Amino acid sequence: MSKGDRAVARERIIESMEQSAEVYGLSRSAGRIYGVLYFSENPLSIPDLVEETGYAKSTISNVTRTLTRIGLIHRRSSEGGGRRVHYSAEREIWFILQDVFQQYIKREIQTTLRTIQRAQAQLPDDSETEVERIEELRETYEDFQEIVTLASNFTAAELREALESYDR
Amino acid sequence: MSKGDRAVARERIIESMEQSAEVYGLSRSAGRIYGVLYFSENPLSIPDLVEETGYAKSTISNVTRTLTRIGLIHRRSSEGGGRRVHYSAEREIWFILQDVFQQYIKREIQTTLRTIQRAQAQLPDDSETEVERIEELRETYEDFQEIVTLASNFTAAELREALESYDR
DNA sequence: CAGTTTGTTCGGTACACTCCGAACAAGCGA
DNA sequence: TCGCTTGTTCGGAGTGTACCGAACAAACTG
Repeated sequence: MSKGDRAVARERIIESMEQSAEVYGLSRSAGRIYGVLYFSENPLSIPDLVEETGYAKSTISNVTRTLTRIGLIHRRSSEGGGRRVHYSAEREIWFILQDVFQQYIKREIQTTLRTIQRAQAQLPDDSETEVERIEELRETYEDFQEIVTLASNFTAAELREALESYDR
Repeated sequence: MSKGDRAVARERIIESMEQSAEVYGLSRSAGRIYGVLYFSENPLSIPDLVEETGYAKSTISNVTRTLTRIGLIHRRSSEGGGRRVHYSAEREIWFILQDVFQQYIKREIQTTLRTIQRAQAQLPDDSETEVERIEELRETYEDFQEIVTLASNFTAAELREALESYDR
């Protein structure tokens, strides 16, 4: 196997990560930066990433901040205590998804549920259509909340096991 | 309870749907149109929706097409066999989510997995870093695929039950 | 048949987002 | 102290997207 073959395989997968990034609401640059870090043996600095990706320094700076906030990559101050900062990829993708569940989906569900509950509190029982519809919504969202809460506390293996072993 | 109170509650929830729409990659108009249909007693035509939402006719036409394609709303030709078309909301939100899982997430996972497998097929076994990383990725995505496949065949109640009854 | 209503398509505008380069701040070594 | 390197911030160019209004096609109504 030549070095070139490995490079080609790596490049294909990084391109696939660029595409996935877009699907999940991130920019293509975010996908590439994550990909480069994913395959890198050592943590990389911003100048390293400029070299590897071809993006401008400012782009790397901005994207690494958002990726760090989301938890897709980790920021480490250099060992020497210097100013230089290094980034490494979080390779346990399940951790990332758990964070997405916890921070975004769960939050989104909770916000909606609270809106529904507040709206409901102002409306006495009544057979009007709006009231029925709102009650329907509340029940649905309570189910979702429970499912997401449970799922986000499992590991991927546990989740898989739970689903595989469940007998209807 | 005054008619006004119900209108206010309805409006709040529709605003919440507008926001959710953005989170899931749709436009705000899509959220509002879905919301209006969700609360409507009868299916509504495009002119009805123009009246209710204030959006231009062309916007309603375009958005209803995408919402129909996704399965969030249903399109019904008028009973009289006329040209007039009516839309109604799919209120079983779990069906919608199952579709999202099936069509988008599962597809996205499959595409990625195929890329990984093709890349792997070209690389003989070897202890190089890229090869290890690619193997790691493949295992992770195979787990995801299994989880999504199983989950998308459950009803919301079954899924909740499966997670609640699983004993580690 | 003409006039009206309904729905789609097309071009254009406004706005947000991505990325770049330049300017700047902050620490390093001489 | 003065360069040199690293990282952040800011303004702007290019691009895609949401929405609008106008023009058009198709069916009903008198």
